[in-house]
Amino acid sequence: MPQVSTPPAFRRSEPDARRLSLIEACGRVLARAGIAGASVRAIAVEAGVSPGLVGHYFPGVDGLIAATYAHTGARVDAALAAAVKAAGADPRARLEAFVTASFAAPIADPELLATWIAFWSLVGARPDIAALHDEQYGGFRAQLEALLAGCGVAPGQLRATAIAITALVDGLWLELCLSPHALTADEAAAIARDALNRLTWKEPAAG
Amino acid sequence: MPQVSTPPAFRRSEPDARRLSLIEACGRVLARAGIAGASVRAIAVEAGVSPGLVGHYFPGVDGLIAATYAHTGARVDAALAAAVKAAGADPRARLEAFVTASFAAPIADPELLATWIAFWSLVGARPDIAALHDEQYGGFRAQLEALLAGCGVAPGQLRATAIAITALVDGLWLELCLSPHALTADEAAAIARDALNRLTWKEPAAG
DNA sequence: AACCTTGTTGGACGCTCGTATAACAAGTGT
DNA sequence: ACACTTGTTATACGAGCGTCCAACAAGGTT
Repeated sequence: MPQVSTPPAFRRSEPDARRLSLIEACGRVLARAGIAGASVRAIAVEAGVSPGLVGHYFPGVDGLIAATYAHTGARVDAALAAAVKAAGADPRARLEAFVTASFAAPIADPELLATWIAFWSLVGARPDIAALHDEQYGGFRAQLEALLAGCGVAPGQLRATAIAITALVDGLWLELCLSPHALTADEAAAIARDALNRLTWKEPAAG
Repeated sequence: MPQVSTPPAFRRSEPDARRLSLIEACGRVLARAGIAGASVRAIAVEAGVSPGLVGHYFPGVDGLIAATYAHTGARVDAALAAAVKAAGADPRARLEAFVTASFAAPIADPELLATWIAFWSLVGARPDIAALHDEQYGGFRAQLEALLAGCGVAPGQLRATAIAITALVDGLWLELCLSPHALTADEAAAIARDALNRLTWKEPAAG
């Protein structure tokens, strides 16, 4: 009787790699089915793993979603940093690159929107998650303030200008992801560029 | 033996009134527990009604959430219309009233945000709900375009300006509801007013 | 006063959920 | 080759879910 070599039933992964694969699976499930479909079992199936393993790495679905948000947020930060770096040394070009990067891959992405929405839905009920949101939002605004300062925006105007531009970018990004047919990425970027020029214009507008 | 008059075990309501009470209960549950906690039973308890009744009036939780969104959207429209009417006849004052109304009650409200987020989480998976979103968003933008036209914004600029201001208002409103401690309603309104002036300024900004 | 319509109840059904846990096996050190 | 560690599986369990439906009763009609 010839010896049959059965392939391994599963492969062990390093904890970090397994955590990452679960996080990525969570993102895909959120994009496909929303937070209502993001059950432990669905995520386990998506990751090609048994349901029990999710509980081994995360305290619960909420914790996994929080980890997914943190991971996705880091990816967004990296994409923004890369866009700014690619823009060269001119302060204005760097600012524009930072602002318009939200309307291209990998930031303008339905999966990313789904992760964000799932996360927002937890903000009201869980203070730790609200803190995570504040951190991400504050980091974005701080970077924007630095870029604005480099373009000569007055210190007293920094906060308000950064809040306005952040809101503009968020609103455009949200609508772009929710209704891609009603607003193209190019149009969103063009609108953002024009608004950026107007919002950073030195001459104060009359009331 | 004296006759004991037992009070009625329940009261019948007109269908519309009962529908409305279920919709309002749904909004409160969404605000308190998010979409994850918005089960048929939880909503029924909140409305002081038996679980089976929800299925009697709505095809399912998704349908109830859609109805809640539509109802809340109508309330928002009414609030905006009231703000514009109260602003009088001056086109500029009407425009400002329309834009800043989003940062006061009843629009700047965590319950409203929860309803919106629950709704957004369904947009990706359900085309009918995506259509409802497009309708609400398009209506807002159309009203804004009319007000902008009344203020002398060039027809060729109407669409882009309306999209920019809508995005700005949405972004400010979102952040105001998510982090009320990081941004006050007054500051959001002030930022919106200033941005409105700059975005509708006639002199084109240099690139 | 008897009756009918129908809003409403309350529980049963099958399903999926999250969690806990014992058995299993892959990789590693000896 | 052996034992050990521990990542992983499979299953079981109770709770909660959405849906369904027969029974009930409130309010109006005859």
